[in-house]
Parts: sequence; C-alpha cells; structure tokens
Amino acid sequence: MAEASRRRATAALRSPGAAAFSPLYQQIKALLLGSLDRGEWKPGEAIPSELELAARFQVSQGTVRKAVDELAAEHLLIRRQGKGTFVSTHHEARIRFRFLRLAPNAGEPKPAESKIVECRRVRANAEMTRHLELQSGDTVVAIRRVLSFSGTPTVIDDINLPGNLFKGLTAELLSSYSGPLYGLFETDFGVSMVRAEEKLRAVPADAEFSALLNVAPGTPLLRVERISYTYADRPVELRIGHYVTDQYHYRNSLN
Amino acid sequence: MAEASRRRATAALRSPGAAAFSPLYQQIKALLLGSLDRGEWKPGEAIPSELELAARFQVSQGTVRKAVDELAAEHLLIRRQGKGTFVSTHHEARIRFRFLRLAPNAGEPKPAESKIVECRRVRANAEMTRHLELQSGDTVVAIRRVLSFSGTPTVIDDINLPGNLFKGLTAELLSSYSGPLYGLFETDFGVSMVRAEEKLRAVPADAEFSALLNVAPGTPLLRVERISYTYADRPVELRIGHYVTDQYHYRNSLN
DNA sequence: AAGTGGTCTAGACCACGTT
DNA sequence: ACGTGGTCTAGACCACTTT
Repeated sequence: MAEASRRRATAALRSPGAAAFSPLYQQIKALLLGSLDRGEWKPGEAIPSELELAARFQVSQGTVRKAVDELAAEHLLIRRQGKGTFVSTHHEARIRFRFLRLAPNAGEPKPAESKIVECRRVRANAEMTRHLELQSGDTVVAIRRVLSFSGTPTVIDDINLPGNLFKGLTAELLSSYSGPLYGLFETDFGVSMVRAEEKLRAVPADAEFSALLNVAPGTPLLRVERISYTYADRPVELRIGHYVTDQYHYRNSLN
Repeated sequence: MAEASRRRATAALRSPGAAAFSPLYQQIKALLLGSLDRGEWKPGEAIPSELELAARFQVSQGTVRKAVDELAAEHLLIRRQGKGTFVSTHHEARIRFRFLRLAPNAGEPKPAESKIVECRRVRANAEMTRHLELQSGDTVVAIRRVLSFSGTPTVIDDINLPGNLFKGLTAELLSSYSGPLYGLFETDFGVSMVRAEEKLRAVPADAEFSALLNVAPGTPLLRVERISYTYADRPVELRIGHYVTDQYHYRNSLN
C-alpha cells in the first residue's frame, strides 16, 4: 500500500507537460469535494470513516486526515470525536452566524421575523448575468424580503438565484418555511452555500426603502452586496441587503 | 525521548484538580506565543527550525509542526519552504490587506496619502477604559488622520492607543513615517497587531466630518469601530474610521 | 552538500460516544 | 467491547534554498 500511494504521488509529480504537482492529500481533498458537490453525502450526514476513506483511496489514514482537516477548517465538514465526520448544514446555529453578521448593539440576538414581499422569475439583467455566470436570456428568481426584529423592520434583502437551479421556488414555499433560507436551499434544492464575498457601502435610503423600513428618506443604510458560492466554487446567489444600523451593526473579525 | 514527552502529556492530563487537559502541541503553541509576545523573535525574523524546537521542547518534530501549523494558519508565522519559518510583519503587502479592507470599486488599489490632523495625549474616557482594559485615569494617545486617494479625502481614522505602550509617539514621528501604521507600531514600539474585531454601521456625516471629507452634511458614511489585539490577546487599539463609500467599498469574505 | 519545510507512511495509544 | 476521531512518535523521502 505504501508503494501504491508513493507511485501515485510520483506519477502525478513526474507527469509530462508538468501539470502542476499536487500532493496526494490535495488530490483526496478534490475527490471529497467532488463527492460533496454531487450530493453523495448530504448535509447533516456522516461521511465514511477515515479508515474507510483511506482504504477507498489507497492511502494512509494520515493522508486522508490532512485532506479532511482542511475541509473541516473551511467549515465544509465537522468532526465529532467518537462519532464521525459530518457534512456541514445550515440547519445549525453555529454555521448560521457565519453568514448572518448582523448583531444587536446590546443584548442577546433575537430571532428575525421574515416577510416575503415578492418572488418573481425574470430575465437576468447584465449585472446578474455577469455575477452569476449565466447566459444572456437565462432566468433568475428574484426575491425580496423584509426582516424585522421585535416588529421593527431592519433589513431588506433582494435575493437573485439562477432559475434553473431553483425550479419549484415560490413565494408560498418561502412564506411557509421558517428557519434559515440557506437551510431551505440546501434541503429542497440541493444547493449548499459554502462561502461568500461581500462588498459594503453606506447609502441613503430612497423613497421605496424608507417606506419599507419605516425610516426617513436619506437615512444612511448599510448596503451589503453578497455573492455566494457552492462546493464547486460556482456563484449561485447575488444578494443585496440594506440594513438599518441604529440598533444593529455588522460584526466582523480580522484574522 | 518518546517516554519523556509521553510522561509530560500524561502528567498534564492526570494533574489533580483536573486543570483542563491540553494536548502537547497546544502547550507548545502557548510557549511559542509567549516567546512572540516577549519579542524573543522579532517580526520579519526566522524562528528556530522545527528540529531545534523539537529538541528544545523534548517532543517530536511532528508535534512542533502541528503547533507551528496553527500559528501559520492564524498568520502569526509564515512558512517558507527551504528557508525557514518567519514571524509575520506588517511591512508586507499581503498581511496589510488583511487589515485594510477598503478597495476601489473599479481599478487597482492606489496607495493612500495620509495626513495627521492631530496627535494628543489625553485621559482615557469611559469608552476607552472599557475597550482597552485600562485603569481610570490612564492616558491614551489620540490620533486623527485623513487618508486620501488621488487627492480625494476618503477616510477619517480616530485612533486611540494606551499611553504607556506608546511613549515616544508624536505627530512628527507619524508624519515623517510613510508606510503602514501597524508597521511603525511594530518596529518602534514592539506592539504587533495580530487580530481585530470590527463593528460596522452607516451613519450621516456631521459638520466636522463633512468638512474634512469634502462631502455634504448628512452624507452616509461607513463607520468602522475596530479593536485590535496583540499576541497575548490584549486589546491595544480602539480605532474608529469613517469611510466615504462612493468610489470605494469595504470588502469581506465569509468562510 | 547541507539545511529547511512539505509529504507520506505505519503504528501506538488516548478520548469520546455508542452498543 | 468496539468504532470513531485526536494525539504523538519515528522514519523515510521530496522540494526548495543556500552554501
């Protein structure tokens, strides 16, 4: 077995054309990512044990471990000593707060009340086509919702999703569902948001936003533009949020 | 040697009073953090090789490696194959962009021009006392600077530092220095900013800010409150920034 | 050639959770 | 008792950099 794996690494290393050398554990990691992307293991489920994976890929447990370690560091997998290694799911508080950065200035976070304002299927405009890597003419699902805390409207989210990935998504489904949106996407559409890039600005509230958020026109809002990515690192959500930040703030850690 | 280290781990594990078990590599990591905090190795310098550290701590190279791996993942150390492992320094482009989140909406980042507006030593107010864990009556260095890009004022930073750690810090020194502020703190005062927590809000420009930033009063500004920490995880900077975000935005990654 | 970090293996034992 | 992940060791070899 030692020989087999060494040969494999050496083969990759010495491949003519010098296709960039990649260590065995990176190759394993890519294979695991592929399985996750194909839904071989669903969010919340356990993946095979390290020894099983080592046998499957013909490498040592240590090599599998290093691949899994990296995926766990990226929060795609969660290790539980004595139980196994599990696929991350948005149906958990811990992971949710990685994507929900709004926190109250004082006191404990309260659950948000969500109201779906609209949910339409429209042709992608140029911005969506570019950000979501669509073809011109493709459709997107355009959702607008308002989040309130203790009855105070605080967030307007404009969410755009590729139409072909979210076929049965309707306002009714969204309204009937309580819980994290990404949890719904994950279980009902097999789309897992794994990471995101955001751009933040301060902008004045226009007439429409000021009415929805119950603030004066011109009130400074925190505008958050987010692009979310799946396992395969494909963009699948363009979300534009506008936050009222008198009682809440956006928290961030620099490491 | 194997015996020695096993005994050490076992001793820690079985210590009466059950002082929380911590694995050997975590103990090593803590020792390394202590050395960094004491300035035993300065930013930019190489730390001893893994084999040297293994000998010093009487553990295997693999255990040292795991400790160093974690510190490298936190960007406190930087590994360079064939050369050694080095202490991170703010005198490098890569690390700077971890703390400088403002990016132009279009085009390449340009270097900022910094103008020191004031630098005074004052008594810490309640807010500073709390955030910087000071005693009431302690002094802080209060700095205000304006950052401009291509002549356009874009950022006002109000920076507060514990007076006792920054004794020789004057407006002249700040003005004569070009380069990252954290680089100056690091080399001249032995204070390394290692991580930070930020809170973001959108606020209207008041008269003072509108004059300094050359925008209309009430213009939405992105307000960024930052607390920075050193190796020992002690807060040593309270910084409040106000950003004009028409040509620039704050970028963030959710992982 | 020598020294550094990087990868990979094999095996032992520990801690945790379930059966 | 058993299976899981977690820690630690020892040794081999590879890749990169400097001498």
